[in-house]
Amino acid sequence: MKLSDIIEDWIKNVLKEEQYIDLQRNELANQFNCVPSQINYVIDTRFNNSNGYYVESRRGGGGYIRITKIDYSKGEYIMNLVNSIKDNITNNETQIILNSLYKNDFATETEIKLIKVATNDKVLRLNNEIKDNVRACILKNMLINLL
Amino acid sequence: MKLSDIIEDWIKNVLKEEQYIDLQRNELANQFNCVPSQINYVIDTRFNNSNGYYVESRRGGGGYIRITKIDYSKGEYIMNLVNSIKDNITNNETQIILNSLYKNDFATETEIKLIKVATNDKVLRLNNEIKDNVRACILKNMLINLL
DNA sequence: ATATTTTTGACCTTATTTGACCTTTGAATA
DNA sequence: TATTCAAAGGTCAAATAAGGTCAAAAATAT
Repeated sequence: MKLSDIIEDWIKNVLKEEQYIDLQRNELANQFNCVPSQINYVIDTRFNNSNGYYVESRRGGGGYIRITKIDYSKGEYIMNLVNSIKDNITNNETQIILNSLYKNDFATETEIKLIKVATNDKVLRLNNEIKDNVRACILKNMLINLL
Repeated sequence: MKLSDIIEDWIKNVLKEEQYIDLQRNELANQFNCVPSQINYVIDTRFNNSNGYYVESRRGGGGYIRITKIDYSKGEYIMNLVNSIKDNITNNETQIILNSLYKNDFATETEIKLIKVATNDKVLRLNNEIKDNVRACILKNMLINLL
């Protein structure tokens, strides 16, 4: 079994019990006898947003990497939605999705407003091809974090 | 937990009850077993204006440092914030702003998560120059919608 | 044989801690 | 009154303690 998989399992094992875990990158690298950047590799490939994790970190003295598990239990609806969204989505399609989300009570009015703004055509000042792509990415990630 | 955070918490705890606090720098440094300038560091990084505090001090005999909590309304706080954000902003600066927004109770946890995700470096797959610019735009617009 | 994934390491950025040296101020002294 | 001195607080840069990035090398998979 590859080291990255072993580290992945170790972290997931902790996350079975806890909602989040705070890592010391160097300490962990030491524990698994690898270079520190391998920890980043594992995090980037196994604990990214679309895998259902949320990662924050700080540098400097007392720095840490926090991996938070996103709790899916609440929303099959939302997960279906996220999975149905392709790599690109237009402003219009987004509006429709968000309206139904609100009607179905999966988000508060402020939350919907926030998502609408972040995916809005006027706010996303980019050329068209890339815009629908960035929008899809933002939208999916935001939806996941609604859970 | 790092010392600076501990000192921060201690001060904030006093400020829960009081509108302001008068510190003796050397005495406090002594209490926390650190050099006096660390007190300045904590004040500079945690109790500055954009965090909603106002600091006055006097040197010489009978000197003191007074930290006063500013009671911003949500609207004032957010508008200040929005106006202080330039055309470009990094992921890191954004995190700091959002954390203090949450600490000041001007946004719910989900709202903060949504904004963090929408402005996140990994989600915004764009080249660096344009990324900080798009992020600033998204951030400002989302903040306004928090009102 | 080639493409993809993993491992490794050199170099970078950021946050905190520490200490040497500087400035201001009020009180005591000349 | 002018001078001096001790008691504050201020500044800044070095040392230390994290974590981040990126690309080359190695290993695996197709």
